[in-house]
Amino acid sequence: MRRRYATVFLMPELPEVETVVRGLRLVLPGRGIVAVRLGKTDFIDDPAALGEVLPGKRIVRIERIGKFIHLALAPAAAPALEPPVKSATRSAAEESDGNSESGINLMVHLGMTGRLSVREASEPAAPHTHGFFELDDGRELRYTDVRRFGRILLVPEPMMAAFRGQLGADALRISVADFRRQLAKRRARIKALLLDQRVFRGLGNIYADESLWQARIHPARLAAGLSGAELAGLRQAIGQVLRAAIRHRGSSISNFVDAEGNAGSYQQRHRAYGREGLPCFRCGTLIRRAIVAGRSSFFCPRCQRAPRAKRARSGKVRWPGARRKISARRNNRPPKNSRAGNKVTA
DNA sequence: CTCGATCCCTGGACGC
DNA sequence: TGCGTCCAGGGATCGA
Repeated sequence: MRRRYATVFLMPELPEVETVVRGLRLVLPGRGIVAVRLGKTDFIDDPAALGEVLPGKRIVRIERIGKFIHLALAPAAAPALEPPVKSATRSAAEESDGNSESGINLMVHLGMTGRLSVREASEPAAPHTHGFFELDDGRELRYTDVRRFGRILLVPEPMMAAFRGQLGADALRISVADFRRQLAKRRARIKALLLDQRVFRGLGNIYADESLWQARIHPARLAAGLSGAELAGLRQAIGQVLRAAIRHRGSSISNFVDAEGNAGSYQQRHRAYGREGLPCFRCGTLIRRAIVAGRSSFFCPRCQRAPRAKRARSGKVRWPGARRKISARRNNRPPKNSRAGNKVTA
């Protein structure tokens, strides 16, 4: 029997984060934060600072920076949504959008299992809820994260440029020229670069595979080996895949915030990810899975031609070093009789 | 600098 | 049924 990947966590990549952001925008701007309560804090950069800094702040706007959710905060006393009176020392633009020096930014990365939701304060908290941001309307912005692979940090406004600078351009906004510049001479596997948020930000494992399938590029190919046409096609595929995914979530925006976040059915649109052993939508060849850049990668072996080689007999291939055994990846565990190999082969 | 491997964490799937 | 093991993944970190 084929190994199944039925458990579908919502894995927040660019489209999911964008959807969350759009949902939060409906309810959060203008709200003040009254108090902060925290559960486990090992995923928070400076837990104490949250309680010290956030109360008394007002949420000015919500943006997406790659996979980060960016809540811009300003002192609650500052003018709210209308343009402020002109000040001698600060421009109106600075104050109106919270960009003044006193501004602070709450950055939330959902990791794999993170959720942000707005609930009535009286409502029981979902398990693994570790962040409660009490609002001035009797509700709470809550952060829930089973695995705590997420991250929460505060970035003072003067540091925001540096914060943004650590990340690459947004996957939806990067120019074709920049896209090529970032990838054309890199010797890493294209899949690894698509996942590297410093190259450009927003893609995760799922949409990287989907984009590569769409562009008919094997995940293990070296970026430097891609032709100009292939790079252009890949850039286009990324845009198409991401925009389609965002559109697909459109109808569930309003209840995304307070729902469990699985209302979307984007997984029904997958053409490669999670489809090992199922026929390719283009050519009918069975989709395969390999470990590339340490991540499961799904591809059509016919549409996406492998870089020089190595069909694995076990059915699983690993680049580089395809000869090495896949087992014992962690903790020096002794390789057990390769169960994975047995299972994967049809 | 560049790139790959490892580790973090948990619940669910699966083997026995 | 129950217990143990494996696995998923974003990103920080380390080492080659």
